[in-house]
This record gives sequence, C-alpha cells and structure tokens, in this order.
Amino acid sequence: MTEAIDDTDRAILRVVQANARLSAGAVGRAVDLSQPAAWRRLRRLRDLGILRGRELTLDLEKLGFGVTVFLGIKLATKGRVSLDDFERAVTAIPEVRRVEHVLGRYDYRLRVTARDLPDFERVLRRRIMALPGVGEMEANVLLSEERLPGPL
Amino acid sequence: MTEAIDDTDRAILRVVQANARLSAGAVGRAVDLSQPAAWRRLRRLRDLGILRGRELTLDLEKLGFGVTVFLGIKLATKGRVSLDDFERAVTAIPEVRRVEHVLGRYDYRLRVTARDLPDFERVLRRRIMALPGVGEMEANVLLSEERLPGPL
DNA sequence: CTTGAAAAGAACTGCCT
DNA sequence: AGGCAGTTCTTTTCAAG
Repeated sequence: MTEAIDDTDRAILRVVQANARLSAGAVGRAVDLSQPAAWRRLRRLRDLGILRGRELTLDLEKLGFGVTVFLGIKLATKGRVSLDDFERAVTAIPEVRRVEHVLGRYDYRLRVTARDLPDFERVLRRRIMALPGVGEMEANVLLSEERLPGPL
Repeated sequence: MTEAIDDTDRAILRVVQANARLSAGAVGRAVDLSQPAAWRRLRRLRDLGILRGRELTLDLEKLGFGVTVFLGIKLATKGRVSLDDFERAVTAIPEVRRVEHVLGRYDYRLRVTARDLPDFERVLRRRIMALPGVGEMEANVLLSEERLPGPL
C-alpha cells in the first residue's frame, strides 16, 4: 500500500481542482511533466480514490432558483430510528440540495433552493415542517458565497 | 435575449448533473437526441452561463484532512468596511474552503477543513479568532453529508 | 434536425533512459 | 519514475439531405 502523495501530486491536485476539464496533456504542461507521466499520476490518484467523480456546477439563479436558504435543524426526538426517518424524509424533498449531519447546536444543516421567498415559504410549511421529529429550527438566507482552493 | 429553457434542456441538465464526465454523444443517447443536436444544446447552455465549469471532487479525508467544521460568525462591528475587511482576511486562510455571506442569526458561515481536532484548534485560535470584527461564534462539526440532485 | 464522414485531440501502451 | 513515439479511441466539427 504505497499511498505516498508527493509534491508533484499535490501540484496536480491544485491544477485539476481549479479546472477539471483539463486533459492529461494540459495538466502535464502545467506541472512540467510529459503527457504520459501526468496521465499515470492522474490515474493513480483516481485509483487511490483521492480524485473522485467530476461534478457539473449549474447556475441555479439563471434557472429561476434565486433563493438559497440554510436551515439548521435540531431534532426533538433522537435515537437511531429518528435519524434514519429524518434522513429518508429530507432527502425526498426536491428543493433540498444538501444534507449535512453535524454535531453542535443543530443536528442537521440543510441547503434549500427555491424560486423566490413565497416559494420558499411553501417548501418550509408543506415539506420541512412536515419532517418527522423536527424541533428547534434556524434559517439563514444566502446573500453570496465564495469557494476557495483550500489547503493542500 | 432568448433564455428559453425547454424540457429537453432540463432533461439534459439532469443527465449531466448526475454524470459530468459524459459529453455530447452519450448525453444525446440519454435524452434521445442525435449527437450534434445534443452538442449544440450543451454549448448553448454553456454560453448562457447555466452550465458552469466542471469541478473535481477531492477526497480530503484521504489527503489527511479528516475534520470539517462549519462556523457561524456574527460580526461585532458592521458597515461596508468591516465586511470587506473580514472577507479579505477570511479568504486568506488556507483552511477556509467556503465563505457564505448570509442573513439571519449569523453574518457569515465558513466551511473549515483541518487535519484533526488539534489542528482545528490551532486554526481557530491563530487564524479565525484573529479575524477583524468577529463577535459571537458557533461551531458545528461535520459527521456526514449528502448531495442531492435538487429541483429542475 | 439528422446521418455520415473527416479532422482533431485525448487516452492508453511499450520501450528506452 | 520520466520521456518518446506510436496506436486506438472518443469527440468535435463540417457537409449534405
């Protein structure tokens, strides 16, 4: 099991993280490696599970979903069954784009998308409030966000 | 400005969101379109800015960053200058992977990555606490998360 | 919008240093 | 492990119906 990641690997990760569309050849040029060498490293990183599937970012605003709200939710009833029930129910709501199980003031943190505030109110009342075991709740409306490269 | 998105476009978006790796030909097969037709629609969606760059998901755990913490931060001092100062300082912290400017109980939500809890404490004390204008703060440790397809 | 074909480019393989 | 050269595949792109 040689899971050794060296500086060249890290350089590659930095590059592909910024632009996932890049081919092995282009990555090689960026980190000063030949095309096959870069390709071999990329495949290795994929095999190691470090480089996982690509993801396509959609501009939800342009699709008419202009409102994003983060919901912090505390469950009233705990226990394994409650968590499972809650997760099953929450993942079935189309407007929920992300479910984060967390430790702290809340048990779950949801990222919810809606067309506008009236639409969000509908989702909140009809779907979120109907979730099993929901206790305290808190909402934060997203104004803007920025993704950063991160460590490495 | 004809930003008309029809059902076929939405079908395409659903497909590519599920698997960003496949292009034109495969997408065409999935939504029952010829390869060039699907390709034209994809390019149009890209030109409209709806389909934004691909993103490569890294397995941060396998890279030794096993701890993810969400920080809710309330600024003690507001005003345009404070926000700008805070954002400039916070985006310079390597461990901060995401900055969300929100409305509600907190002003900002940060996604912070660390190697382990001692490492997170270091980031918290040396970097986060040193941010200009930080008031009340709340932390949630990530246990697990799930991404969902979303509406469309 | 479709089919069909040519051109371009990327992925992969051996072999050698 | 990296580079070179070559093969094979996919994808893009164009022409014509």
